[in-house]
Amino acid sequence: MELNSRKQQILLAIITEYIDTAEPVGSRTIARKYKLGISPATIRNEMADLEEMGFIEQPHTSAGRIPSERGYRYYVDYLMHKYQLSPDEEDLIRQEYTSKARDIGLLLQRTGQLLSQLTHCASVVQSPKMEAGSYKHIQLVELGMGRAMLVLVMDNGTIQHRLIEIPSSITGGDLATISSVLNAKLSGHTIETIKFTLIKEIYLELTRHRHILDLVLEVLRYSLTPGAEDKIYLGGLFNMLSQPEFHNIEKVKTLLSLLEQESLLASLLAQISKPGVNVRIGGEISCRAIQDCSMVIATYEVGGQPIGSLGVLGPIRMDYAKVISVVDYMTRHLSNALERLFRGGGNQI
Amino acid sequence: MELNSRKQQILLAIITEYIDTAEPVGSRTIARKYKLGISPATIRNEMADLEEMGFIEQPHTSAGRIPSERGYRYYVDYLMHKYQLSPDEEDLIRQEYTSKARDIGLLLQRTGQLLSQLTHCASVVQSPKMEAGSYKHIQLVELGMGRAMLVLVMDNGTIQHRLIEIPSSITGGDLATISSVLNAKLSGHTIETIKFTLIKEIYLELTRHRHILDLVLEVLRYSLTPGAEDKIYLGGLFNMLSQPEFHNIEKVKTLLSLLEQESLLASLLAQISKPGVNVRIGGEISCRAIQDCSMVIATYEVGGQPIGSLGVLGPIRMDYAKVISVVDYMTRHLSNALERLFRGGGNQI
DNA sequence: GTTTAGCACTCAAAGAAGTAGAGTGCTAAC
DNA sequence: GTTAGCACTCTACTTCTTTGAGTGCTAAAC
Repeated sequence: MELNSRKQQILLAIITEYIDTAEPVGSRTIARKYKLGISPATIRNEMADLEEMGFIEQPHTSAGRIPSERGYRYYVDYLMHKYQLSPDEEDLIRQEYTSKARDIGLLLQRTGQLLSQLTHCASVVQSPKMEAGSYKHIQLVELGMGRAMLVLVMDNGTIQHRLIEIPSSITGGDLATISSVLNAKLSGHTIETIKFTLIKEIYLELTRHRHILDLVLEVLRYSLTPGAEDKIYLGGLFNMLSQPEFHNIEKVKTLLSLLEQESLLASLLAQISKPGVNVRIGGEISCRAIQDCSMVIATYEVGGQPIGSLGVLGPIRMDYAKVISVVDYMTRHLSNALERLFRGGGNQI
Repeated sequence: MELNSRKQQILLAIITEYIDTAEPVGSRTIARKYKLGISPATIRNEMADLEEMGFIEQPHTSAGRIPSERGYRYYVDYLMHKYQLSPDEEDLIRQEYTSKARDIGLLLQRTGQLLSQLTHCASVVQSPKMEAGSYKHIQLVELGMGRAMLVLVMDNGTIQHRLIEIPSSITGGDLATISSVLNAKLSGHTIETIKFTLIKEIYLELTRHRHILDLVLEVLRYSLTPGAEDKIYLGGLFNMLSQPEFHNIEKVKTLLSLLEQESLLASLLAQISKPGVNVRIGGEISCRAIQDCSMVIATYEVGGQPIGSLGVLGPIRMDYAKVISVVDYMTRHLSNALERLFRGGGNQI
């Protein structure tokens, strides 16, 4: 679908204006604000064409035009100017990542808050995939009364723990023995490389404690299932409420109830189809329930490997140029911060 | 302030009706629905008295009456009938706590969701205080590149971890040594009982690793500050939006932005002044920002010791009878579940 | 003395009617 | 191909009116 230059200019003007004001845009407004050198009447003619082609629509006869989803898509793909973050905004982000994080969870949570604050959208940040790391330390700690805690420390700084029940015949010493054997065998292995042979070895060495081993292996197996242990940090919902499209409480209610389901958030973040920043507009989101929103998502990486996703969710009428820049910029910074955290060093951006 | 029996009956009727309908209650409605055997005119006279005494108020001259905060307080203290949970509701709760939790965090989160679902209020659940437990296991795990992870496992099943930087001269073996000394010395101690003498002992034994020790002790000291590491689970916000008082977006927005601050939530939960279920109505909440809400909170216990709080936040016009019952019932069940988790056994309720 | 029927009065909320203004499409002239 | 002019459309806003729930007061009934 080709658009001549003037139609492009007009479409760009309509979308820019509508993103800014949230009001349908009329031909006079464009003629006045955007010096295209043509009269409202001409613009009206072009608008009629654009409408016929499906790039814009009219809420009712005597109103201006608003972009259609297709219009936004064309805008994002071809028309949009790159947004340059203001020095203030850059500072805000940089500052966040220079202070040392004592905990990855906190880092991710703060990332979400910042994302939301800068974009006026809700932010969604996924914790690093367990599968991406390798076991660094495994510890069974006896808690008394037939309970023990299994702690898994991964080399990427994430941690997983689970309460398990143990027979009362098992002593703290037994658990220490099991821990050290498991450590010796598994340490440094990624989840994928724990093969059956390895497990067999462990079994042989610890025949007496098969029962516990089964429990431990069950936990390991669970930690293997992708997404099983991922936490998702959702934040800045209130930032989104300033947008006029959420003045309707019913909309807010359904959206909130959806966003409280972690599994849904995970499936949203999984809709990344290409490297870099991904934009999903309205119906492009494969989730019926939130098709009147758009999403801008990306993956962050450590050592060149994508290990998690993050993004924002907001009204279809969002400032794509800015949001895309912010998501891009923050993804890089987060990747870098994690890189430094896990590997030491890390490149400067 | 004494109220004769008839005034009490009328006040009870007004509050019951208003909680149910969220509309100002008129004398005719009371005469019709609540068979008090008196005419609307008489009720009007009594209402005038009740208003003068400050138990009810009138939004405008030609409207019915609504309860004042003082009226709600009187209702909660003297008039309210105990709410008996329906078998369905009881089942729902019981079911939640019979399934085994693999993780305390999840248990608390589900508790919050249930609280919210049953009360149509937002739920706030605090994680067990670290101070209440004693150290069970301390482990320093080397992650490479000058990073290590300090893991603290408490006997109450909570866990704390933190990334720390270590000089590259330190080896994994060193960390293991430090870990085992720390374990030997600290295991079984509560945070309060770690005295200076104990720390001195450790210092003597590990003079070579003073640098790391300082880092570790700093983390321990931090975990000592009450509230420092408490997580707070906030949930069910969307349940609250069904209440008519939150049809105004501005209200929702300010409330949401407040509730995203963990520190504020912590200070809310700290407002418990007596054992059992506490009710704070409107201005009784020591927090200017949310004085048009009420709170029903309680502490849960393990081994007779209160170790955390939970509660709900909702409009002043909430169904106190039901909310109080639900909070009470769930607190007991949560206490019991944690009891079983930490100590094995635990009483049946 | 207490209770109640009756009545005039009040006021918010809902409905009806009218107005203003932004925007369009079409036509005819440039 | 462009644009000025004009009739037409339709929402949003304002104003006016109506409706009805509710009150307080008074005087009669209990």
